[in-house]
Amino acid sequence: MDERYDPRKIESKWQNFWEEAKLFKVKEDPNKEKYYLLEMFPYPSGKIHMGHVRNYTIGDVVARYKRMQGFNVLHPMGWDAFGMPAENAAIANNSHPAKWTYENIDAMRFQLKRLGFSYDWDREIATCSPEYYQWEQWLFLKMYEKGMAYRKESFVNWCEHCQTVLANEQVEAGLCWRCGQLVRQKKLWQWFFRITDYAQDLLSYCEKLPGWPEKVITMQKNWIGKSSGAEIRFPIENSDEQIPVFTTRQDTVYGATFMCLAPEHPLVVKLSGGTPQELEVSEFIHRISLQDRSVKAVESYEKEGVYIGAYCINPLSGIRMPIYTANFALMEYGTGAVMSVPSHDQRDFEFARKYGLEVIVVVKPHDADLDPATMTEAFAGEGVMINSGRFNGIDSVQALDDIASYLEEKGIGKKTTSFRLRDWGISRQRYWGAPIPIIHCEKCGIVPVPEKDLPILLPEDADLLEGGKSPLSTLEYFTKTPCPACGSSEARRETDTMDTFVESSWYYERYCSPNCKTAMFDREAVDYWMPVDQYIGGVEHAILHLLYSRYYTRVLYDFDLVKYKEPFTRLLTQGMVCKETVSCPEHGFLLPEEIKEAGEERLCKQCGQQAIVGRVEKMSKSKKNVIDPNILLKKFGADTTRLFCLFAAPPERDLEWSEQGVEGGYRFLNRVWRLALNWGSLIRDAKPFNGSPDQLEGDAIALFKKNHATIKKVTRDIEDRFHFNTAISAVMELVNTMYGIGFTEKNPQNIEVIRLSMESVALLLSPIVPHFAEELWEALGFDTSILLASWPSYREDALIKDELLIVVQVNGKLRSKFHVDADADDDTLKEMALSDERVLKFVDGKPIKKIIVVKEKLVNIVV
RNA sequence: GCCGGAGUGGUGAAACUGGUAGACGCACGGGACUCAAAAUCCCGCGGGGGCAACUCCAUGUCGGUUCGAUUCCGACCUCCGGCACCA
Repeated sequence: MDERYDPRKIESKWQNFWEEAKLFKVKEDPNKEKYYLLEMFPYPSGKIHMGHVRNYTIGDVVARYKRMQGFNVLHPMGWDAFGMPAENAAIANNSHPAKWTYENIDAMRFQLKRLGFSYDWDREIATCSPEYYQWEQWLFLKMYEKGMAYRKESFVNWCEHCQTVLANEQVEAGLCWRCGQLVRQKKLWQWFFRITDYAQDLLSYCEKLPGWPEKVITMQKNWIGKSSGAEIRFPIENSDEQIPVFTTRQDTVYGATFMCLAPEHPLVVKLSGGTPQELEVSEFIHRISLQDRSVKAVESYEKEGVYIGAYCINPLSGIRMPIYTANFALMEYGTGAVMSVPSHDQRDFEFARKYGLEVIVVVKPHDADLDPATMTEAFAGEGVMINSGRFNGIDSVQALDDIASYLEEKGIGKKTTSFRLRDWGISRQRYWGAPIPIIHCEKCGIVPVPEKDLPILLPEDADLLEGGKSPLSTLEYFTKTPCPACGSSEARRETDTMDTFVESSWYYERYCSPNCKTAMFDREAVDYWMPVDQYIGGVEHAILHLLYSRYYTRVLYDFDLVKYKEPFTRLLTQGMVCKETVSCPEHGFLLPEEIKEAGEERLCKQCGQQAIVGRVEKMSKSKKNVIDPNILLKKFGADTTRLFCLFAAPPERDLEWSEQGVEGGYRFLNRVWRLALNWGSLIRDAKPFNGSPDQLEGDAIALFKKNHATIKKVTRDIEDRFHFNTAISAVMELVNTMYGIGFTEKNPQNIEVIRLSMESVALLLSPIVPHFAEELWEALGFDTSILLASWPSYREDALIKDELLIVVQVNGKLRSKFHVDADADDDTLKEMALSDERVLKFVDGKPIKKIIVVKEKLVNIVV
């Protein structure tokens, strides 16, 4: 052990040692209990950012902790390597996405290794390699065969000027991010996965995920969005056709006075044809079709619609209902038609007032009357049925059921449920993704690629700059192919690639047998390792990635490829890494090097104006508040960086960056270092104390107890709730206690207690600051790695207190405290409380109503 | 707009099942060591009043339940995340 703590020296020393000894390599071992710890794999953007550091540090602590507990721990790492940034970078640098991606992977792997994470690097995968994505193509074929993958027309963002499809991210306030022109919606034939078939199952299993945070479960449930109600058919006037409508408020059906159809609804064009409204309707449809139809956008639009020149009949009230097409009706939800009840739905109410439509009240509040002429808003609450024929007078909640049954009896409707969840659109008109293995033949239509022809390799030389079509469609040699069914030479390959969420929906299975050549994964390996015991990642993935993964797992289950339905037993969603922003009124956000410190003030280096310290926000390039982990590694080393990430906040909360906080962590490690140094050979040559507390003298008793209490606290903090911040502060307290003893101890047994505590510090810190702990372990005279040591255990007899601190309250306010023997009973406590001077002062002779005694804690006197 | 979450000293946070609000750290102040500085070690540190013993106030705001509320319930305010083609 050197005089000085030098992270650079010890970190590379131990990283090399771990790598050479292959200490993190694992294989299936039926005799050992497995533990699969997974962190969300990164997109290879080129640089590790603090969010990665935090995520992977949390995971690494758990992995190392579980190894010390004796588990066979699978802890892999790989790359979510397909995606848009690679294409953008390739266009910007006139390079190739593959080159950019693989270079980034190399750079990031290097950085991760420097952080000392305990990955089994032999299992590394990159999703852009054909060995990976061919199996995704294989499963796609199976899904197509079973009807789980299908094609339908659907909208994309389209920039007419650039002749290209845009991702939502590339649309800024309705305008194209490159040229600034208005973005419109364009209909394309696209591929979908039928996730809605699994809506109920995905929902039901939400109750069977006790290891998931409550908030994620709630978000998933709301996303799936089950609602119970009824489907009612409204006959169209002078026609045999009917409009099916889904509603959750069938109790208000007598109040339905008009009908709203989604602009995409096929009946809109059909019914308006030949009417005076035909032109107006088609103009409306055209105008709406150019707009963003996402729920978020639609919610923000002014509600509008047009009459389409036809009526339908309310099947219960017999009222003639004018049919409108309206911008708020969505084809994707329910049946694409809304029965509008202006009296009891605020949106319908506003629409009716705007277009002068009839309002009929059918549910009356218990304590008031409603007049349709003077109402200023809809009444959405529960009440008593009126104007509803045979249902008048009954409670509206009861009517939900009664009316649904009546509709079923009459054959004009049925009870049903509806989901908000929509099918998963997986088509991307982009280059850098897995090609969809389908061939379009003029004669045979859609023909799947025969399994023997897989993989369909992504060609290397697509022109990304040529707009207008998918980049792949410009490659004649790729698209032109004989039809596998009829042999016609006129067939063409599908040029869409798959959504990158498909790759991230099964990578955790691939890790189990990353080099498997004959299947997606080796069945035995997956049976051993899966499901993932602990998954860790950003809360921003709480819905999409996690739901898609749960769905994909069900598909694998239905093909009998796996024996479980849920891939992740426990989930930890970590908060973001944030930092304050600094901006100049003239030059916008400022980088740290663009700021001049002048006493208390900060000035913009360019113009000298006073800089404004803004909000603490998520680190992002655009806000210029990013901290590069590389700088930390250079300045403080991996251990300090890791320590700070864990100490500054509990994992689920946002973490605010603080340079001074990092220095604090560094100081703590130095403090431990000096402690070991000061005791020197005295503790190295001692053996750890293993006796009972009554053999000890002086401060050593307190240290002995503190040692065991610390082990207990740290173990529970990590095991129960991943609160590493309090685990670390407990170790700090132990270290402070050791400092309190001084370095002059002569009693050999007391030296043994110090030795014991020093070992505890090394062991308890080893998952958190692994290089540092190895060095400490070596300094204590061990000649094997601390990784091979077991997690320490505590002695119950060291936790027993012989004196308790009792708090005395009067009317719930703290008035006094006293110490008492641990075995004192309730009556003794009462007596002692009542004879306390300070307590008597507040009781002040007033009659005592009640005395509450909480065991071993407090006495509350109520006067 | 809809869905979800968070709000505690100067500051990051702690208080695990309703029972001493502020552990541990940072910043700051004081002391020791030093020719001096840095580093280190020790002490103090929510706010108001008081020489002091002590006392009053305080967990975003307002109300409720309770002997007792940071913790449970209701309303509101502010900030953050997701909203289906960013990953």
